[in-house]
Amino acid sequence: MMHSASLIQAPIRTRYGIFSAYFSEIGLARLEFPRKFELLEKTPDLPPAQAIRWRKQTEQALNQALRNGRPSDLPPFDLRSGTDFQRRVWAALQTIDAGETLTYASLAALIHHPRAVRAAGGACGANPIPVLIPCHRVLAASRKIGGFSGGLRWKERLLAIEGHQDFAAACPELNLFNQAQEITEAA
DNA sequence: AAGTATCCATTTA
DNA sequence: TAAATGGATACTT
Repeated sequence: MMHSASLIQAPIRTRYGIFSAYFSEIGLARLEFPRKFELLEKTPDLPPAQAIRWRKQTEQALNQALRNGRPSDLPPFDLRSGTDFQRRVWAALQTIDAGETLTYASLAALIHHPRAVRAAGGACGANPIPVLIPCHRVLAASRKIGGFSGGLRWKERLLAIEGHQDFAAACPELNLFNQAQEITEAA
């Protein structure tokens, strides 16, 4: 089901760059990772009053998520772009706590489609609000990382942020944390 | 460590 | 409609 209503774009500043949030009349509809050239883009038009609040909520939630994976307050989501199946998957994703991971198979089981494993993976890839809808917490059964539409670097970073030591090494930008830990261990 | 068989919602033709 | 396509998995070699 396609809803071609116009969306309002707003920048979300984080320590990793500027994300783009898109709001519809009922909430946050899409969240995009920073682009390399984001800083060169013009600032978007001022959003209407309601979106100003959502933008603030989104900014706080995203920054909390990028620090410890646990945003305290989320903006309303507009998930109308999804099919029923996709929305069930996305709802299930939101039940996974930071620090936990799931398998594509167990995700499929969660929504009572135990065999729709690949389809569940597809729905993860179609997640319009990455990070806040934590599709990055789904790993392959082999304990490998699986895929990520925003790029595997981001998936590794997000998992590292949430405390998965296995992925921390792949994230040089988290070196402050690593160095602090090494110093602690050496002492 | 590869290759294959089967899986199922979506997309594309 | 039909075929191709994945953020998969469990089997085989």
